[in-house]
Amino acid sequence: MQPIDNFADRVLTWFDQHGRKDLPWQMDKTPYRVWISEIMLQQTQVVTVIPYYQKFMTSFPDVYHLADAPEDEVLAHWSGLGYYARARNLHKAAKVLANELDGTFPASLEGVCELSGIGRSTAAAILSISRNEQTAILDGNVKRVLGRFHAIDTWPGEKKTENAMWELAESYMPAKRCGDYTQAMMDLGATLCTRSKPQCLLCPIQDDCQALASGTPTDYPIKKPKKSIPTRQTDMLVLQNPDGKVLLEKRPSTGIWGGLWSLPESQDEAITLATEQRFKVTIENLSTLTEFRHTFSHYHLEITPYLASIQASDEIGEDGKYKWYTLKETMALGLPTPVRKILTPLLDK
DNA sequence: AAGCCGGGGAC
DNA sequence: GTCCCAGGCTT
Repeated sequence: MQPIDNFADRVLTWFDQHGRKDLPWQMDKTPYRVWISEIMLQQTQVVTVIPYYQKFMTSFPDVYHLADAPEDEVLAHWSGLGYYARARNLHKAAKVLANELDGTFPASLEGVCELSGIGRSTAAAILSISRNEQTAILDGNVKRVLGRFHAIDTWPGEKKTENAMWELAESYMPAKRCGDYTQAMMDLGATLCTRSKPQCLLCPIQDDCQALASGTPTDYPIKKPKKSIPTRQTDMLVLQNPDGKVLLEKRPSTGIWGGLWSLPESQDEAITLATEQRFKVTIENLSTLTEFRHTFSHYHLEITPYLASIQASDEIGEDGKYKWYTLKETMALGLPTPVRKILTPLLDK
């Protein structure tokens, strides 16, 4: 694969005419603001991120506000975005930045990569966009553009292919306008060189694109070999006390929905029986709510929600793991989306 | 190298 | 329904 000349010039000229320049994180391109946007945008589309970004920036305008916030509050701002480890890593890195690095991002790519949740591509995006450093990114957009431009016929998931793509990405990164170039490549992939229906006739590098020359540009990059995903089942219990409050359970910090407040669950035995035995209480007024399916990238989850209350004479005390909340209070917490889906209709009852 | 980690938009 | 997105971390 031989890089061509003028690649960056053509991409930058196109960017000047057609690129996006009014996104919220493009206003005041500080390392902090770019960092937050890059993390939110990992595996998440721009339109989804915008409202989250606005609210996050209002609550945590700089790295010190973020570092000082309780983890629960950071997770609450992430509720609904998914990949919650991103939020915990963000918080962890903010503490390091604020307490050990004087609130300033390291100057080198390697230094930035040492922060939790920041890999080579995200570090390069931060440094190029906020400081105009000559550091190339390789995200999904760039992989698609380069995979097509050079008609690379091996899967980008393979280390060898990825290495070759990094080399191309670096070779095309210009010495000037580095930040604009990074943004331009993202825009090219997001608006023209899209997964399906790429607008090749509007593309600034169509003349030398080997995928277009092949006649079937969407054959590139090579798709990942797909496999079927399993289905799992769980019962969730909305348990109310005489005050009408709901019992929530804090999830472990690792694994699915890490660190979020969720409902008591049981996979193997009846959720009511499991709960009665766990807390030595009697459950009454049991009703089954509508069962539904929630799909993750790696499995389907069949959820059967139950609504019940504990006997008036019983009590369940609070600790770090279990806590009673009014329905209204739960809405402000970091909740998994299915739990929010179960609790929301109960609000107006 | 492969699995894990969410949610939603596009089709 | 399927695919996959401004990836990184863990094993």
